[in-house]
Amino acid sequence: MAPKQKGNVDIVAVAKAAKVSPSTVSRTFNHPNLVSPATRKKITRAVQKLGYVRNRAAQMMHGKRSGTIGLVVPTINHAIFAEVIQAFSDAIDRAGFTLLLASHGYDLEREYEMVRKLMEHRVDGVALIGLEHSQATSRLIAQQETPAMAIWNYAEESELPCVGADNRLAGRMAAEHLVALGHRDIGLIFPDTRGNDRARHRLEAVLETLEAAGVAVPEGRKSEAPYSVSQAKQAALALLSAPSRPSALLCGNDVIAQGALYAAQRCGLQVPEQLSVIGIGDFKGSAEIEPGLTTVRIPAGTIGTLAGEQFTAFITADEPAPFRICCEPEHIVRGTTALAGSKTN
Amino acid sequence: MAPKQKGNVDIVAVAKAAKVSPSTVSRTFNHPNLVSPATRKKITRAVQKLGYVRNRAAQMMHGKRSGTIGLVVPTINHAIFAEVIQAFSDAIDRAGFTLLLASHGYDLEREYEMVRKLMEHRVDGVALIGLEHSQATSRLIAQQETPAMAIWNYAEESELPCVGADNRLAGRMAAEHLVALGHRDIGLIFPDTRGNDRARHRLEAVLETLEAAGVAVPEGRKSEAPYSVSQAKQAALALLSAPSRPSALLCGNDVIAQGALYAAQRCGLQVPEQLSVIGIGDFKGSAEIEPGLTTVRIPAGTIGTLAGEQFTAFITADEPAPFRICCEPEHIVRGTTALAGSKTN
DNA sequence: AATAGTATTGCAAACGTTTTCATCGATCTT
DNA sequence: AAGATCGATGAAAACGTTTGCAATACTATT
Repeated sequence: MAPKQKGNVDIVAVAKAAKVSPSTVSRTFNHPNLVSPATRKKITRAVQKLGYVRNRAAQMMHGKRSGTIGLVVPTINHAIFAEVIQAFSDAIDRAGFTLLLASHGYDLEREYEMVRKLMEHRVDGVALIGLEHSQATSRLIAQQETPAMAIWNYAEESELPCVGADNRLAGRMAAEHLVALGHRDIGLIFPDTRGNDRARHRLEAVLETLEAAGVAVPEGRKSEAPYSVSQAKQAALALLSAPSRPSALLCGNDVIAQGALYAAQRCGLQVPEQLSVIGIGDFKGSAEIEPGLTTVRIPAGTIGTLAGEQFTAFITADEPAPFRICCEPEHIVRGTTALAGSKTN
Repeated sequence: MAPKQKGNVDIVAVAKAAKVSPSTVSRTFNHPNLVSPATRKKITRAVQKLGYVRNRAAQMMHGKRSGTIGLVVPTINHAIFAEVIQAFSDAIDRAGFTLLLASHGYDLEREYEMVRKLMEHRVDGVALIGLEHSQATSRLIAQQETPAMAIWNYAEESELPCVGADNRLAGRMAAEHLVALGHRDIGLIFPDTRGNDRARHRLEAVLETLEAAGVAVPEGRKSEAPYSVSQAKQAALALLSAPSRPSALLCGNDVIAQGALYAAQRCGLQVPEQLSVIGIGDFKGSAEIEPGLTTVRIPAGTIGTLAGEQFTAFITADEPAPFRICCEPEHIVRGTTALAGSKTN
């Protein structure tokens, strides 16, 4: 069966094989109720026999949707976005869409290029991570009238529809936890915040909260590390091997916290007795690491799923209503934080 | 600038604005050397002003490539594939292609659906993970004459062009390492091998190697866990809390090994003194974990990059030559393995 | 049996682009 | 200076679909 066609098995080849007109074949796919069961069967058989696969690009030329959604993320590489990509992908797949994925490596210029590239493919919508984007990107989106949304951040006043969490709140929660435990000497490890509003919001909130609590963070206690276990470990090692070390480490996210934890182990420091560590994110594995990582959970799976569902609904709706969904961060206390001075050095 | 066009800014709108024919506009994009600099400038200006974005779907109808490559992976969620996806994506991006991504959750039936879906979008090629696929999938690929390749596995006799590692070899290397260290009581934690030839090959080779070395692995020493730190930790916990425990754990991959390591820490077992642990993969973070994980490196980044480069070259070549590239697994000894009985219980 | 629907199908135009061919000047060649 | 060559441009056909409209064949109604 399924004889090797010379190549171009199109709708008219099917029509010919089924001895009907191309129109009827098209209708069999798009409005099956308009074609008699008998003809439908003939056509289905011909489709089977010839191994016909619909050409969505050709459909698209008739104002039909392309059935694709573009997603542009900073990076695919880390646990951070893997979960949200997976959930988003699954959700749009359920709605019959396919994912076009691109990454820009935390470079807003490249983000623009990627969005543009996706638009050349006439995606039905484009989802971006975060709310901070280059002006060119915003202009492009507005101009092309392509539905767009932001994932990961929530802001009441956001221009774009969004599904995400309030990263300021997350930062505040982490800081408050440490303060409540009596920590006064806190080390901070955050990634570069340029072009990364998630990290920036968290850091700002942390700093504000600490200041409000009367906790000063001298420059020597601030460290920068990209989202990588390896570099985070290095940064933490530097912080911890200084003559006086902080009693707690507040990390920009769980990947960094993981690195910090390994650094502590390497230094032979007891966590949480000698050093408290808190992350933000609650990624896969954060619960299992020993001791279990205290963190502020940003529900990536939920965000991805919700984003996918809302966005596809938005795209297919007759009169789309913008949406803004806030997923509450949740404070997860596990084993890496304890009262300050429970066993000071 | 960039006035909001009613919507349809197409090539003829540009042509009208530049007072030339659509043909000339098209040529400006595709064969710039055929059009005079003066006209070119006029057209470029019109494109700018109207915010025109090329429509690749429409191009595609003229036998041009769609400029997309489909990648179907078992899951996006884990570190395992995140790295290879990122590298592949970057590589094809450099060649001017865009990634269509789909995942099937280790279900070969769904894999078929996904490949089909991608073909409806007329991807210029489709890359699959592993060499084991449903017959329907193979038939579809052959029938549509869509370039296809396999990533992650290498096999001399593979039908599809492939870039990957010999997973049997990787399994053997891991087993040999343990045997060489004198381990005779070895616990195995592997994922379900159905529809997962990577894991199956590794496991088979491990079993063969151990048998050849006269090491028997009773059923009670074999445990199944999906690729998740959490479930792997559970499985390892079960294995380690039995009345007599193995002196070493050989894990199907690094994610599982990570879980096993945490389980050991939880049990208060000294690694590697009381328990050796070895993984396969060498994922991000495996080097940083304390103690550093001994593993067999499968160079995911290299594989992804090479796969992307080879595949795009293959697709764009005038007369494509199939390729089969073997990336050698590398034995990485870190801190989680030691001589058996160095401090037996 | 004639009329009015109704269900099914086909024809042809349309979608946005590329490309072949033809046209029109202008520049060489001798 | 006539013909040949060349460079730049436009006209129109083609790609694989969908869809509005028209045509046809039934069925139900009177």
